[in-house]
Amino acid sequence: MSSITPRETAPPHRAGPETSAVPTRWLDDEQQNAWRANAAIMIRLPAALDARMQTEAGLTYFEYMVLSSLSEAEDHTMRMSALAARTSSSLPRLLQVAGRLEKRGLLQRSRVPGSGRRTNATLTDAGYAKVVEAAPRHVVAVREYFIDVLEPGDLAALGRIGAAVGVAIDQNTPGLGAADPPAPASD
Amino acid sequence: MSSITPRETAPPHRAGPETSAVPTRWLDDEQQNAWRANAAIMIRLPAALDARMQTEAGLTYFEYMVLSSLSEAEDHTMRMSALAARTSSSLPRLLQVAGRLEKRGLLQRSRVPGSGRRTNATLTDAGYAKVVEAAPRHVVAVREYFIDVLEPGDLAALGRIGAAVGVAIDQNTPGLGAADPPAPASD
DNA sequence: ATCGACTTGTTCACGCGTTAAGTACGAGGT
DNA sequence: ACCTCGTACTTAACGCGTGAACAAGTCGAT
Repeated sequence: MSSITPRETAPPHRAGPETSAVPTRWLDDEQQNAWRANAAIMIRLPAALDARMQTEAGLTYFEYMVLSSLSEAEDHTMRMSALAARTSSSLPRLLQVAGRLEKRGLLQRSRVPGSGRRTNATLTDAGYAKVVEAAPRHVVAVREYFIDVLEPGDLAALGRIGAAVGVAIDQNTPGLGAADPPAPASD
Repeated sequence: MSSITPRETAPPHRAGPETSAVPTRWLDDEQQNAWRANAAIMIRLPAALDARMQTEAGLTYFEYMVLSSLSEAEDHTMRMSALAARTSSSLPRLLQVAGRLEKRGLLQRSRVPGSGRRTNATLTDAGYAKVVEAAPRHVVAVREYFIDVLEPGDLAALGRIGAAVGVAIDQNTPGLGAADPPAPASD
């Protein structure tokens, strides 16, 4: 069942416009299986985590990442651009979310006087309390959906795979804004 | 570097509101590493694939999934709801995209006379040609970003993991609309 | 034959993320 | 002193996805 491309019909396409010389290395069954499994994770896991955070803590998964990142930082404070990088988001996206969180009193922005146009975001007490409340539930969800269903070796494999995929994307994708070198994904 | 929750500060939260009795099993370093790696994949891989399909074939990744699914079906035809299930999307989302694709002449809709309000979507010749053109490029991208960076054992591990995570999500998430039993992720 | 319940597809209003333009600040040159 | 350039943040316009009504059929019961 399933194939990454039209299957019986795949060989018949003997030519993409310019790929005529290169035969196209279609995926074999095991590869297709791995890819489909991964695709399913990519689609469903974020949705599931989002739903949980939403109902259990009234936060988007992304909002949680923002607050959580701040809670880990010195003085619960980070520059906007650094926060954006850490949460793998664009600046405008972060700005919008930060605005919302600020209205809800979970976060506060303040310009850094001496240095250009820099702005700091700081967690308020209410914001920190929110993180403290949400964090354990988040861990529970991550365990249920992910960590606790893995077998021993899988943990290490995942780490390797993630790193390798990250590098591959950096190398082969011109327009992808990874701001900082080590690459953040946060959580 | 990094933690899924405030770290030095994590132990101090000895109580989430109701979790007071349950100590919260925080993630150890290897678990955090695996989770962060996976989170990075979830965020960046779809974006990267989307960008590629967009520039190389003028299709969204999702649009490609729709067309590709049709190309695999009997007579290049599927019912709308079946298509939605196969592409892991909501019906409204599929409808909108189908409308767009129809305007572009890649797809055609037609009511099934005898049976309720059912509608079939059929790939046009142009639509099939589009799939034929896009498929090889898609495989190349999937290989670059994913398949070809894996080590031998990883393929099997991924398959296992994907299945396990899928089951976990199905079990622990009330409101997730997986329409069909086997669960589609398609591509 | 008619009514009601169910299924399936469609439309609409809203919110979020993205891209592109705009604004404020400091630094370095002339 | 001024001008310009680069950086960092902000705002605005647009498109897409989601969820909630809505419409159009069919089937079964009375």
